[in-house]
Amino acid sequence: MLMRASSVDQIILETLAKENAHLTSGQIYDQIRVRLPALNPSTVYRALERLAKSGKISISDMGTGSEVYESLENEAHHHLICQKCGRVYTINNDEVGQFFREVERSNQFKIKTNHLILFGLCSHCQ
Amino acid sequence: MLMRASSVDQIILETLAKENAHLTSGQIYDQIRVRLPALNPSTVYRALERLAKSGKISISDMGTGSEVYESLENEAHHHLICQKCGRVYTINNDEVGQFFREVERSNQFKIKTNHLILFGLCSHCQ
DNA sequence: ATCGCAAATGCAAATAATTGCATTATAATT
DNA sequence: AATTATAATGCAATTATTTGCATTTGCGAT
Repeated sequence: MLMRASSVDQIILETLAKENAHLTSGQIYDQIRVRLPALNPSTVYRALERLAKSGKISISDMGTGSEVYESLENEAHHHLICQKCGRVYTINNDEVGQFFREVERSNQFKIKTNHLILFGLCSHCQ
Repeated sequence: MLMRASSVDQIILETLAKENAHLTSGQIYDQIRVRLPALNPSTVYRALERLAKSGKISISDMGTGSEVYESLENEAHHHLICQKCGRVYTINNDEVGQFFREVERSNQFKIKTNHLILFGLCSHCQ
């Protein structure tokens, strides 16, 4: 009798929470595979879609070629990424928050983005 | 004798300029394929990487599942995308520009992002 | 508890994207 | 024009991701 894997959603959320980092879909699959070797890749990919659509996890493009996922439990944070050296800087939350509020007001739009990433050149590389 | 395709870079740039839109790597490959049926997919994918790295094209995540490429000839523009209905709104350039300048100043960082995308809920869907 | 439905999963096949390595083109130099 | 070095391309194999469809699970209604 084949033991059927329980819903992967919780496991994905645990994995992302534990890592507290930006993981690609492949990395997530590999991590979970260790615990549930029989789990099908499509199940994980579909679970990621589901979680993202329902707003439980976020998807970001950090310029590494593949998108990365992260838990939305962690608080909002925003990055500057240097396209030359790859360094990742954290932007002040208030600075971004103020901008967001202004955009929300002038566009009657409720912003959900909680991981803003801006690309460019850092002070060392300009 | 096999006719070798000339550099695809120019063709990609032409394609993106003509379309003046956001195309996925697959769409770009399909478009070019019509003109150069013998062209290898890896050549296109590598050309896209090359063009992006050298700053001739940009890559954006519009929440459709695959990243989209566009020409950097077109001027900067920024979007709000509703996660519920999918509508795409354009944000005022000045509003964003002002924020960018502030971030640049306080972080000594030169922002290159020319296509900011914020996700959330539009006025109809909140 | 049973039934029925919708959502989640497995599985296999199809696509898409990437990689390593050999080959060919391009441009610079002589 | 030949020579060399570098970058671009092709090709085949690999890996990653997606899709269609059958099956199974879980939940609410009966």
